[in-house]
Amino acid sequence: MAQNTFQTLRDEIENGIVTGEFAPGERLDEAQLAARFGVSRTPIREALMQLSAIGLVETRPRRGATVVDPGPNRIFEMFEVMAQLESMAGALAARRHTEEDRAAILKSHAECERSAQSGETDSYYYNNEVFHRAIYAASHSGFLEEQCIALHRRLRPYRRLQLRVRNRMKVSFGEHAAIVEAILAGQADAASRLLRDHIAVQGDRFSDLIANLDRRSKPGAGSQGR
Amino acid sequence: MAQNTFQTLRDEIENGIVTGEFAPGERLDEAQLAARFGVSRTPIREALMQLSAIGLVETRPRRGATVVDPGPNRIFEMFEVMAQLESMAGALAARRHTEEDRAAILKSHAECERSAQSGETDSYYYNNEVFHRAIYAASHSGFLEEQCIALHRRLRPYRRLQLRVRNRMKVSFGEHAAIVEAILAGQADAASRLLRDHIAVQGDRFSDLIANLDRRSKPGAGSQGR
DNA sequence: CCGCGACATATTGAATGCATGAATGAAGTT
DNA sequence: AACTTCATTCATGCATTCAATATGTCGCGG
Repeated sequence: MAQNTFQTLRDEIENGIVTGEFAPGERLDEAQLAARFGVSRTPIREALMQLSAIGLVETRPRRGATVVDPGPNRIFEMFEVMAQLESMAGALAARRHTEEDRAAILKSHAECERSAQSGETDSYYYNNEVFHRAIYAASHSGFLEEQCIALHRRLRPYRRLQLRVRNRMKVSFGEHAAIVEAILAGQADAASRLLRDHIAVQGDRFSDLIANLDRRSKPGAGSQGR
Repeated sequence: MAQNTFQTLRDEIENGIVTGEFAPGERLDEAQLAARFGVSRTPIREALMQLSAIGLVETRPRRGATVVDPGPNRIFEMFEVMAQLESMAGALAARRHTEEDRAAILKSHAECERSAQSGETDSYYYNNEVFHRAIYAASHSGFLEEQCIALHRRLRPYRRLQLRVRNRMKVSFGEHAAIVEAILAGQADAASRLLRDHIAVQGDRFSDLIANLDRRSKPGAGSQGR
């Protein structure tokens, strides 16, 4: 790996953000982080710079860095864009997928099935990511693949919430099956449409979730366990 | 703006990259840049970190930062994604645009017309950007708008090449007219399709351009894709 | 009693210094 | 003569230090 310190730190902090260890809106104190990781402030700053450029943290001059809080509306917008990009990846994959792509998609799809049937949400969550990445790769557009992976990462925490919803995992797997069929049959339009719906529905579900949470708990500022 | 030093530097270097002052593949020496801008190496490093996170420069451990050279293939992929995002923005704009959006679109469109008729490519280039940004804004999706602006910036140098092509400016303006009509009439599908083609044709033209350049000059240093 | 202003403190932003690793050149060996 | 190896040099990466600014508190005046 030969990772440099600041790259390791960047991944570490990014991971802390998407896993919710650092809550949205939380202030990221440089000295504190430096002490925690046992390094100087310099590499911490460099890591925060990169995260700031990506859009995960917000740095205001002289006022430090805070974990960005997208807000429900912005998150919904991100799902919309994600849907558009995934649908594009699906269309390209339908037209361009090779034999290896086909094998990778089928394999990850099978893994998803196993997780779905045994009801292991964590496992499904992981395999779902592998599945979607297989589609990105099959699009044979390196840039699109990168964009999709980046957005997928950013949406990870919000996606995770949804698998807890009743039956979502089974439904999701059912959608996967149709998507696989369309892609492997080379039906670009169908793959595009199915993937768009597959992602868009997550945005809708997220909205529903937010609406419910808002109704239920008004002062619940932080992370809702459930 | 009262930007901080490193933010100013970031914009400065980014600008230098998209204007071609820093050639693709060129090594960005920290000390050199520091001397040039009259600052220490620290803010330079921070600026390079951000650019690295955006994808404009590539930093390899212990080997410094170089301007990233996407290569023809990658650039074409970027145009493809841009087309998809713009088409999405157009569809949303058709459905959501307000009276102010309508005014902004018409105004920038008129500016484009003036530039096109007087044949001023530089002016058209600028007004074209304003026009497209008006559409992004009319989509009323803050996240989509940001993504579009960022990608537009990155594609700026390659887009600029194309306006020199014979008659491209007039053709481009004609496409704009149809796009405006569709958006203002609320025809989301038409707007989407027209915008996709409008951008996609730029990717195609870029490919043609590259093909020509390759044929003409073989030992041309930098840009090698694939 | 409330509001405004000045000062102290703490945190960020920039500069400098030092160590490590990579690139380059020369010298020796095959 | 060419290839390999070692030493030297220089850029990068991190730590430390110095400076500037925002925030919070205390005091004074209305």
